Amino acid sequence: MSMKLMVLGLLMEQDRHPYEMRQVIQNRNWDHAFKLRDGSLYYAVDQLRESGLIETVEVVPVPGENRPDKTIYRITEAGRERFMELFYAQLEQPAHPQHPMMMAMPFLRHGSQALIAEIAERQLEACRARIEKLERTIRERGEKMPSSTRRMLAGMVLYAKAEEEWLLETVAEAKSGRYAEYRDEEGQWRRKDTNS
Amino acid sequence: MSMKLMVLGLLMEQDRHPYEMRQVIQNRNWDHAFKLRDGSLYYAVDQLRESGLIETVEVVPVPGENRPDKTIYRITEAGRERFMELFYAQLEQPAHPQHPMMMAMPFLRHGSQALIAEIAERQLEACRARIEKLERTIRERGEKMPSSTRRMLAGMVLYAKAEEEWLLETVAEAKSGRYAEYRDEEGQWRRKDTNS
DNA sequence: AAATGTGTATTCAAATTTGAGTATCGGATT
DNA sequence: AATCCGATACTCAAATTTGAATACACATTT
Repeated sequence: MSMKLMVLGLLMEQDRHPYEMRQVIQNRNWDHAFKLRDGSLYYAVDQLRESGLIETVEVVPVPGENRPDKTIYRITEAGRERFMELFYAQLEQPAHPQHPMMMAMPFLRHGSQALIAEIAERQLEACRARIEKLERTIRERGEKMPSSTRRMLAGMVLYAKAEEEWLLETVAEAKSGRYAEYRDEEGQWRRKDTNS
Repeated sequence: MSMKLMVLGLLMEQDRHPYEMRQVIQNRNWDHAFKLRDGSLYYAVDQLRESGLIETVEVVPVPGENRPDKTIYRITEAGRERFMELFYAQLEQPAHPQHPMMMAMPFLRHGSQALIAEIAERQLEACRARIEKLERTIRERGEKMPSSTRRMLAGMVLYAKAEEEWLLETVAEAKSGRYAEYRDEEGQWRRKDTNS
């Protein structure tokens, strides 16, 4: 659904083929805010075409025998209207994120503390790499972006820094074995290994 | 998929029926980290039962004629093993969140700036309400939680505060009309209305 | 020179999510 | 006393996402 907004939004700028859309999204680092999968992209494009919100402009052959051609799409007038609807609807969506990893947090006491600390450290590294990538993009290409895109990237950086801080604390706690707890008779949570 | 981890994790504690799982998730404020829908929950439960990872313990009738009964489930030994697999897999998932609203950001220049500012203000209010709710939960029940759950909620608060800061800036910029831009002949982005 | 990997451009089935609907009880409101 | 609302406990079809597969060109490594 939000993928449709993305496709329409990209076609508001200029005609493109799906693969190109994917590249643009990645180049501009927009894929830090959502999951970009080919399947979803092509599905959205198909649906939009069937609904007459976009139309085929041109089919460009690609060198090679059995290879698929590039299909270039253009947004229609109906598509522009739909874009505005989807745009406002998306803005109203929860600003607060969904955290895949977070879902495992409440269950930390069931796992190996050493392994958990390791994973959290990997996450921390990935997080720092992301911050660096985002900041480099802003540094190098920030001037050339529209303000709203800069705002978006600034948001990602802010979030990523909150994440960095949190992961750092999490690693420390995991290493200390803090999460290895059990429930005693009175329903209180107690540390398992008091050997540290 | 992550819903299955959630179900198995809840059944590691004690036997429950699906509706109760939903209540527990909401009571503990775990639903701030992901989207909780009945459909997904019941689907996950069905799948787990079919795979023999959980089993029916008891079917409790509910007062009333045509009303569905409560079906209480228990985790099996295979379920416990699967839980551990899913747990580690989930921990490896991107720690960085998906932002539904963020996806609309790059298109801000196509919309009405006044309307955008209004929506952002609503988002800000919702964000603050969330912070308050989370902090109240931690204040009132934090002591009684296992450390890992406290860690999770602490993370949510951190994120929410980053979000608050970002929304505040966004509202200010939207009000100033900063996002109403167009591309000039040289490809530079320029403000549309210079009347402010 | 062969094997390996990366980029291009898409398709597809299967898994999962979404959003709406069903029906009842009990408490509060008009 | 009638009506409305929220909680309870699910079900279901339709929409969407996921993950793998295809197939060739080009570049790099062994």
